[in-house]
Amino acid sequence: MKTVHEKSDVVPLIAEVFREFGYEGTSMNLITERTGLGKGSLYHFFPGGKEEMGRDVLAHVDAWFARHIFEPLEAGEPKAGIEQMSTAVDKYFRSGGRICLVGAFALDETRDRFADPIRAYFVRWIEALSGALVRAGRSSSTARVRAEDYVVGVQGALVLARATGDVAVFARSTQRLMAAFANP
Amino acid sequence: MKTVHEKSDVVPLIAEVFREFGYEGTSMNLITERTGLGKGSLYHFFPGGKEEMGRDVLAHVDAWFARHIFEPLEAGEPKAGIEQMSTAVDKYFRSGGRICLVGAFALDETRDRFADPIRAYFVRWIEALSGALVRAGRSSSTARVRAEDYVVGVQGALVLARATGDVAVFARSTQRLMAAFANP
DNA sequence: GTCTATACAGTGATAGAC
DNA sequence: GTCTATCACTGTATAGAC
Repeated sequence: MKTVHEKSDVVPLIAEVFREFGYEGTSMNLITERTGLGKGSLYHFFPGGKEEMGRDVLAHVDAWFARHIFEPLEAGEPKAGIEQMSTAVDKYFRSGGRICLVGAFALDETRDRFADPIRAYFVRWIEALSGALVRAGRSSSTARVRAEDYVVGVQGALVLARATGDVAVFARSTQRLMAAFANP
Repeated sequence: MKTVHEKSDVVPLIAEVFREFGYEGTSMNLITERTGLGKGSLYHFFPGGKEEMGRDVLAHVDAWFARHIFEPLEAGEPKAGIEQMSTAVDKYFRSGGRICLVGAFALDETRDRFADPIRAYFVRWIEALSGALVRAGRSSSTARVRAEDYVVGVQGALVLARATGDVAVFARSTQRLMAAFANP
C-alpha cells in the first residue's frame, strides 16, 4: 500500500521528532520511522535534507504562533488577544508537557544554522505582546518589561517542567505572569 | 611532547564542548580537538565513554553550584547568601553569554539519560533559595514562589539571550527577579 | 511519489605499540 | 598515559527501478 503524502502532512510529524530529540539528536532513520516514509520520499519532499526540514519545521511553528498568538495580539482587542494568547500557550505547550522547539534550537550551535527565524519568533512575540499591553493601558516601558518577563517565564518554566518532571510549574508560572499584566 | 593530564583538568574542557554543541551534537572528534587528548587517553580517563563524560560534566557543574551558590544559601546569613548567588550567577553565565548546560540537557531526550542529576540540581537550587528567603523574613509560600520565579527566570533569560543575540535581557531579568525578593 | 540499494564520511569505541 | 590504527556501526545523502 502506497499512501500519497503531501509536504504539509509530514512537516508536523518531523517537528515532533525534532522537538523530542533536538536537531542533532534527530536522525533520518528516526524520521523515517515516525513518518512512515522512506528516504527516497523524504528527499523528494526535502531536497535540502535535514537542514531544509529544520527550516520548514521552524516556519511551521512560526505560522501556528502567527495565527493563534501574534495576530490576535497585534490586530484584535488587546484584552481578548492576551486571553487568547494564554489559552493558546497552554494548549500548545500541553500545560508544560511539551517543550518549545524554537527555544531548544536556540540553546546549542543549532542556533547558528537558523539564527534568523529563531530571533524573529521571539522578537515578534515580545513586540506583539508589548503592543497589546500598551493598547490595554500600560505605559510603553511597563509593557515592554511585562512582555519580556512573560516570554522569558514561559521558556524558563518549560525548562524546569521537563527538568524536574513537575509540569505544574508551568501552570504556576504562567498564572503569575498573566496576573502581573494587571499591575501598572 | 607528552603532557600528562588529570581527569579534573579535562572535565571543564569537555563541559564547554557539551555546552556549545549539546550532548548529541558533541562528537569524540570535537572533544579530541578541544582537549588535545587522543581517543586512547580519553577512554583511559572515561572508560564509560561519552555517557561517563556527561555524568562527570554534570557532577562538575553541580559541584561548582554547590560551592558558590547552594551552600552559601543554605548555611550562611540569608541576605549575604542571596547576594553571593546573584554575583555567582552573573559570573557563571557570563551575564547571559553562556547557557546553562543542565537546562540544555533537560530539553531533549538527553534528560532521560541523566534524569537524576538534572532534577537534583534544580530542586536543590529552588529549595536552597526558598530557605534563605524564609530566613530573611518571607512567608514560606512567598519564598517558594519567589525562588521558583527566580530559577525559571534565569533559565528563560538564558534562552532568550541566545535566541535574540541580545545578552542584555539576562541582566534586565535577573535585576527584576532580585528586586522581587524585597516584596512581602 | 515511493521504494531498495548503496555510497562514503563520520560515529563511538577498542586494541596494542610505545 | 598517550598515541595510531582499526573496528563495527550509523550518519546523511544519492541513484535508479518501479
